[in-house]
Amino acid sequence: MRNGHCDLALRVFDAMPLRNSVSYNAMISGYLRNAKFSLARHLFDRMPHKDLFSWNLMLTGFVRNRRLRDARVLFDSMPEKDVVSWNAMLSGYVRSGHVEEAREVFDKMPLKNSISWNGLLSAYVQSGRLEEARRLFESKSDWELISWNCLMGGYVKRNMLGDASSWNIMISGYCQSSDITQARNLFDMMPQRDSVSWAAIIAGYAQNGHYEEAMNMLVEMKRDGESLNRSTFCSALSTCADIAALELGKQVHGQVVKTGYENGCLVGNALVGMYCKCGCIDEAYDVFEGIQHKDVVSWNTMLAGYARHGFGRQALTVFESMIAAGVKPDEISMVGVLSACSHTGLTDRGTEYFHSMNKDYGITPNSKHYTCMIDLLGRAGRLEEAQNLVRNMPFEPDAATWGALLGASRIHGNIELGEKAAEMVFKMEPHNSGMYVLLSNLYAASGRWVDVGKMRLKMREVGVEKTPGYSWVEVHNKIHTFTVGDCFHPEKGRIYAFLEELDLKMKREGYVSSTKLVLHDVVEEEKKHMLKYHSEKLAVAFGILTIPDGRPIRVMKNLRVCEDCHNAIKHISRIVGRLIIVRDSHRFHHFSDGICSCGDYW
DNA sequence: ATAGGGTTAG
Repeated sequence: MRNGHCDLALRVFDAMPLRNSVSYNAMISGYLRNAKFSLARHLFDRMPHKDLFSWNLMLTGFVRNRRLRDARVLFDSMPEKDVVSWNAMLSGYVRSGHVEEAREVFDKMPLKNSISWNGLLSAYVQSGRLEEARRLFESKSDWELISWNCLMGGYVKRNMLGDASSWNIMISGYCQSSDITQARNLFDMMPQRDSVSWAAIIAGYAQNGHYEEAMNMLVEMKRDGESLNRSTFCSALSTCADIAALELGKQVHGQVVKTGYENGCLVGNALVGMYCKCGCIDEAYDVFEGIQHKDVVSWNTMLAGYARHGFGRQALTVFESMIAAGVKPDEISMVGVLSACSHTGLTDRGTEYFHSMNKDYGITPNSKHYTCMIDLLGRAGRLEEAQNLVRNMPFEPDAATWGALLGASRIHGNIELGEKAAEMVFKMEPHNSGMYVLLSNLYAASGRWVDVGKMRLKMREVGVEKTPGYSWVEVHNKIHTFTVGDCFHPEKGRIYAFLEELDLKMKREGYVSSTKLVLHDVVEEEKKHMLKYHSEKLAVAFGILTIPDGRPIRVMKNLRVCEDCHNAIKHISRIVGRLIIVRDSHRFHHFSDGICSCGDYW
């Protein structure tokens, strides 16, 4: 049963001359483990003498299958309940975000253990109610200390305090609400860290853009004697993905193989994600194929990977295979599908998916799906339809919605619509510098230099700045940072010599950089500088990347960048195959075939 | 058998 041989187990079960509740329970638990829910239920219903174990098994079965109502009915009809039953019911409410009901169950429980406390704690954390979580967290340690002190004395007290779970919940809670300082405080304060704590804090740093700190913590962790396991591998790989640190990611991959986690789902997913974000789509697919039990996340990661690389059709093929494999797509899958269609120009097919996703897969379009659709219609020049969608959508349009409309206006040179959309974005996100640049480019493309000047003034008034671009390239596991006209890098002599040479090669290959949208109103001198800067960035990314691999330098020919993304080029971080990876102040963007797949507009 | 963390889009 444990190895997934349900049929074999059933044959044994049927052949048994005598069956007690243990045999039934084993069979039921096996069915549940192998996701054969209805078979489990069937057997449970026919069971002559159910013991507490069987009831609990079935209850957790309902809870795991998100059938809260059924779970409640079963729970209420149980002849007797123990702490496991109560906790299972509690976790049902927690998983589905019913905080009040969770609280009610918690209060009614005749006996609570640490699982109950942590369950309620994570209910608060998941719904963003950190204050309440904090209060509960603090009262929990009091409660434990007092009761365990009274009951059993010092040994157990130490044990309970050493339990890192509730600390970990709080740490990840603060990380998710971007309060990394508070998270770090708890991390430093906690009496005993485990691998989960490390994974949480590292992921926290990475998710909030503190990549260096995340890497430092990874080193700290090893120094602390914590070895890499499933959780920390995941954090490490996801950090590598975020900073496009391919070399390091490959090394971690090596470690993963050594420890035998390679074909596991979670680590496998992280690996696929890392290779996708670092531009190695083929390697990503290899790992993907090797994952033994693919879950929704595995499929979603691969799907989004193809979409991001501009391989829209492959992305859709992955989606269809996912359906064929019997995996139910979720909201994220549909975001992937729609963005794949959008970036590949499959307008009609995307529209079909959008309209049938509810009927086919029971997924109601959320605001992200609407934004994808607006983007899809907008790129295809169907601005009228895009506007209608904004008007009729069942959500208040947010900054992303207006951003998509602004992007579409920019592509199709519709100033009136662009101004309208921009006005809304500026109201909602006055410091989103990309949007100012986008509108400014829209003016520039129509030769309205006065308005371009006004934009610049406005940016200064509001206090937004385009963050200076810098490249961040990895050579032999060392991360090098470059800025414009860098004069600090120890290898600068060699690099600049190489740049000159590359510059020549680029010209020989026929690369002409477009001046159309490069800082419109700047004086000629500055313009030249910017252009030089631009090619410098490309060259550094290109050059450094090719040196360690020893691969020949393939210059510019297949590098096409749409005008919208032109500004972004200043931040180029690396170029891999057909993929260009660009860094702004917060994260990395991926471009291919001149299309930015991230949905952020420049 | 029940909790926590780590993986996916934007």
